[in-house]
Amino acid sequence: MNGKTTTFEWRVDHFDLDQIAESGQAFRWEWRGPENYAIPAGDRFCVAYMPEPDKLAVRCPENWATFWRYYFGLGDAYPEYWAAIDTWARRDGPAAYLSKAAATASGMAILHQPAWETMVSFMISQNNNIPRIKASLAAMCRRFGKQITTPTGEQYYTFPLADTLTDAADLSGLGLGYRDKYISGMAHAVATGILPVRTLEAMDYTRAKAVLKAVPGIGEKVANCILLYGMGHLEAFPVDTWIRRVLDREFSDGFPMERYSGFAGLVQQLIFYYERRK
DNA sequence: GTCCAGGCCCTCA
DNA sequence: TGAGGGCATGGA
Repeated sequence: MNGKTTTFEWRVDHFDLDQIAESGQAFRWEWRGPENYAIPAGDRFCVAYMPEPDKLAVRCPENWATFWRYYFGLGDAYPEYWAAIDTWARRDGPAAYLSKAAATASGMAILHQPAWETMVSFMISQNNNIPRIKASLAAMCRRFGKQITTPTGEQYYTFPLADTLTDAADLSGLGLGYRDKYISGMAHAVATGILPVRTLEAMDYTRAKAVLKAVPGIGEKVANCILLYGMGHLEAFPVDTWIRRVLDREFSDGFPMERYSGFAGLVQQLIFYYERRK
């Protein structure tokens, strides 16, 4: 029903699976080797790897090519973004903080993850650390997702639908702590249509952020993560404890946001990756 | 034991 | 509008 499994190959530039995997935007990628991952997203799955530095290979059902191409942002305006970033890096010089971040994270990309999965993932992320976020989401998918075996024998769990997460009592044992009530509340709102995800996805950045921030458990930072990683708003600039430290330390006179108008979220991602790698 | 993690909510001034 | 405490949990 999903068609035959095929391996698609796409030519890529400024694209590195390992860097993306270590950038804290997706929590369910499973490492299989260098530049090689099993990747579930929503109810889908692929194996992605890089046979050459400028080639991305994706093994999935043949009618999912469009989904995964979009997921990896392959149709986005990265040539334009990187041209701007590189221009500023030359102007600033190699010792400038942003120049070093861009050089270190030169294969970074912002994924287009399913909106609902992103909403839950980043609600869990608040005041939490990445290993625990991953563990909670894995446990949640095992308990409430559907186990799928692909025609090639790969097994994965789908991301749970909203109507399976509406009872906070069911969520115990997932390591969610106080966040369980936030999750079940949001799941109830989505499942009953009070919070229509599709409508949210169609809104512009400002309006969508206002709606998201009205959800208990979603503040400025989590809203920006959802907008950036799950709703395609590359202008979103999430400020967490890591980014806060960099802004205070390196940009006490203000961050030059206007340079990166429309794709500041990508620059934020370069900083996050670079800072954590140091 | 204390501190921290891709923060948010509530209270109080 | 902003500062400060509380919040579940587990690893360092």
